[in-house]
Parts: sequence; structure tokens; C-alpha cells
Amino acid sequence: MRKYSKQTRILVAVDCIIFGFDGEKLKILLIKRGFEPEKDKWSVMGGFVQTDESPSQAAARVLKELTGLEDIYMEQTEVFGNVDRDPIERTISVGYYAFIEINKYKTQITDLYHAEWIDIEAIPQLIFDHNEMVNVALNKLRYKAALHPILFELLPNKFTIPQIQTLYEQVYGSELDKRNFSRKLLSTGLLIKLQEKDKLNSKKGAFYYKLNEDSYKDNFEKFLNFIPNPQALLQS
Amino acid sequence: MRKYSKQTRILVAVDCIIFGFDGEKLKILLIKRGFEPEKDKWSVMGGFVQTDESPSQAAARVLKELTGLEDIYMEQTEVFGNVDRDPIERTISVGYYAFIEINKYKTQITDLYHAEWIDIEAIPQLIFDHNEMVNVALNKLRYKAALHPILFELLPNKFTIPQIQTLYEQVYGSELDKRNFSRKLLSTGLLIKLQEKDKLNSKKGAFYYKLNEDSYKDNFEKFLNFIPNPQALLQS
DNA sequence: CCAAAAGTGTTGTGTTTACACCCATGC
DNA sequence: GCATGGGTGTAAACACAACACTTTTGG
Repeated sequence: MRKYSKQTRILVAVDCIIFGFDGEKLKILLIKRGFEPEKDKWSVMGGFVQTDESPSQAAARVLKELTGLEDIYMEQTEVFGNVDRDPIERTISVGYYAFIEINKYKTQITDLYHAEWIDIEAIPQLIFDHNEMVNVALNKLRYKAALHPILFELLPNKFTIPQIQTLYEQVYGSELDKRNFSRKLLSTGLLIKLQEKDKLNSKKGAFYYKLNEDSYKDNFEKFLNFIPNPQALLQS
Repeated sequence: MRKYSKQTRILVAVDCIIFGFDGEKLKILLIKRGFEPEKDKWSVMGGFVQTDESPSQAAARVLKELTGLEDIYMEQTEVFGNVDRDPIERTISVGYYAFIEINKYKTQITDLYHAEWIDIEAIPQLIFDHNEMVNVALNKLRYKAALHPILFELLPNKFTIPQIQTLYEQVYGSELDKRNFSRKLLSTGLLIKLQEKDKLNSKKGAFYYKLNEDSYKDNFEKFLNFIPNPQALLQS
């Protein structure tokens, strides 16, 4: 079949901002490149879209290469396509953010990369426009998490209410009232209380909960208003 | 400088779903292609990203070519990148939606295209994955408009409250209570009442309003909850 | 017994919804 | 004078925000 012969073909990449939560801090997985260009500089993990894959398949592949995990929760943020964003050659990159359960993460990547979890409060300078990608991902995640129960993807199967609250507080950088938070969370019907308690983080112990999978699927796209005054906390 | 020599370059396009409101119906601007491939088939307006422009610049250029207008409100929807989406040659397309004031639109395009406003209730079958693009654009627009005052971009400088209400009703395909709608709208402080009345649509006449530009900018990204029970009306 | 974190209830305030009548005008 | 669409008010239900004390238990 005839091609669009006069048009320019462009490199297309994907870049993944991978979030994890260790129970205390929200972190992203960054790599230090072991090769040129930009050797020893920090960046997010990315890769080029291959001929036989869509951008989202490419992002899933990159995530698997870096973390060993599949079926990861992933959202596209936006396309980064400024003409000069990559000094080597013009490249258009599709941004994604992904949530992984941090305990399931095992280093997978060759020693061409050094991968490390970095607190979102302490992101170093990154190559190209990767700092902007991280900011866009954070803003989109804050926006979406204010309305939809996506943050459970960062937690293990069993979690306690104080753990979730800490996670929300990290995401929004502000403290929440535990009475109001717990009431709102439980009123969604998303959680099933378990008998078991987590005794690691307190003497009294906090009950574990798990997700009600049916209710989770049903409510995923609904507006839940998790965050009081979201307008005060969001930039976009 | 060295290039990423082993990687595949891919065609990158933009496709724009252009919305307009004629006072009665929400419409999108479609074109009937006057050339092969897919001659005489309907599609949305698009074009390839050139070497000297970003995808958003390409989208703005395409919008200008089709409508003659610049500085149009535009949002990126998502990337459409399935390997087989374009049968001629692999092409990755960045989707956008745009709002134009329908009265400002003047046909600009060469007679290679026949452009027409089509009611969103009556979208014909489109080429490639353009029907999916339209659906994605509609869902994103509904989502965003439920929380942010973007729909004013579809209206002329002067508009009446019954006009805005009709627009919201078209966007969500459901009727709204005029007392509650008007109260909520006016309580945002976004509108300035003018002395003049629109006497075309009723005998009594409805007062014109204009946007309070300062308040509009300030409130653009805030959550305004224009739509009661948005969860009942949205798919994503 | 005490420190540390978990868990739980109430009240006032503001927002949302549902609902019905009068007004102005052109014909 | 009447049909058409514009404009407004109120009350009940609900959701939200602010706030403090009791419980459990490991040390």
C-alpha cells in the first residue's frame, strides 16, 4: 500500500513515572544512567516505542523491564513534544505514571542502570524535561486521587486505615482529620474489615482491611470526594 | 551529535475534535475527504506533526487551516497508537478537542475537503479510529466541564443564562432545574449582568451576561461542581 | 502506670435538592 | 388576553468540618 511519502517520521518514546509508598513516604523510582548520553544523570525510566507495539504496550514493557511486574496500574499523562526537548535527536515522548506495591518491587534492571526510590520531596535535577514530566504526573495523580480510589494500588492487599491516611497525607502534603477521614473512607463501602491486626506500628494495633473488589470496580470511576477542599490543594 | 541509530521513526499526527454550539445543539466539525485514501469518507480534521513544531503547535495549525481561527481553547485527550490504526502506514496520533465560537467560524479549507457541523447525536461512521477519538473527547469534555467553567469557550461574548443552560443540557444529555442552575452559576461570581436583553428567543427577553475575566482566570482550575450527581452522567 | 497510637460521636454550618408561582412581552 | 419563556424563593435533607475523649497494650 502507498505510504504518506512526504512526511517526516519521528522517534516516539514513553517515559514512566513510577510511584511507590513505603508506609511513610511517597516515592518515585528514578534511575542513574550508566551510559552516554547523560551518563550518571538521574532520569525517569523510558524507552522507544517499537514497530510492533502501541505506546501503552511500550510503557508496560518498560515497567516490566525495570520492576519485573506486570498488570500495573498505569495512566497516560500527556505528550511531551517540544522540538528541542531531546538534544540528541527530535523525540516525542508519551508520559505515563504507574503505581506499584513497593514490596513487590525487585531490582530487575541490568547494571547499566542504578535504580533508586526517591522521596517526592527530594527529586534531584533530571535530564531533558523529566522534571516537568514528574510534576505533571504528580498533579494528575493528585487530581485523580481526590475523586477516585486509585491510591489503593500503592498499598499491599491488607492495609490499615492509619496507613491509608498517611498515604493521602503524603500525596497532598497536608494533614487530615482522622475521624472525618476514616468515616468517609468506610462510608464508601470499598473496604472489608479483617479480624487480624497490624501490631508493628502501634501497641494497640490497627485492624487490617482489604478492598471489596466488586465495589472497587463499580466505584472506580465515580466521584468520591476523598479530599476536603481539593481546590486548595491542586494546581490543575 | 550522535543519533539513536537503531530506533524506528514513526509518523506522528494530531487529530482535532472541534466542538461548536449553535444555541440549540452541540456539534462537531467533520470533513469529508476529497482525496484518496478513504475518499468521500467522514473524518475529523488532522495533520502530521512537522519537524519544526510540537504536537500542540501542529494542532493549532490544523485548527487554523480548518477554521481560520487562532488562540482556540484546546485540550489534549490521549494518544492513539495501536499498531494497525492507520492501514496505510503506522501512525501515532495525538488527540485534541477544541472549542470554537460557532459564529466566528468561516469555511477556510480548500475544496479538497467538505466541512460540516454534525450534531453529536448523529455522528456518522468515521475513518480509522476516529469514532473512538470522538468518544474519548466527549467523555473528557463532560468530565472537565462538570468541574470547571470551560463551556463558556463555546459561547459568544454576550450570552444569556437560558443559553448556557441549554448548552449544559446538550453536553450531558439531561435536563437541569433552571432555578438551581441559575443560582449555582451566579454564585460563582463568574458572570457580569449587562443591561441589554436578548429578545430573539423569547418575548420577555433574557438579560445578557458576560464573563468576569479576572474571576474566570482565577476560578478556571477550581472545582465548581456545575452538575448535580456527575457520577450518574459520566463514563470516565 | 504511662506513653503512644487506635478508634469513635456530636453539633453547627453550609450546600444541595425539590418544588411552583409571578412577570414581561409580542402577537 | 393569552401563550411563551424568563426570572425568582423556600424548606427539608444532606454532607461537611470542627472538635475531644476513651481504649488498648507494650514497655
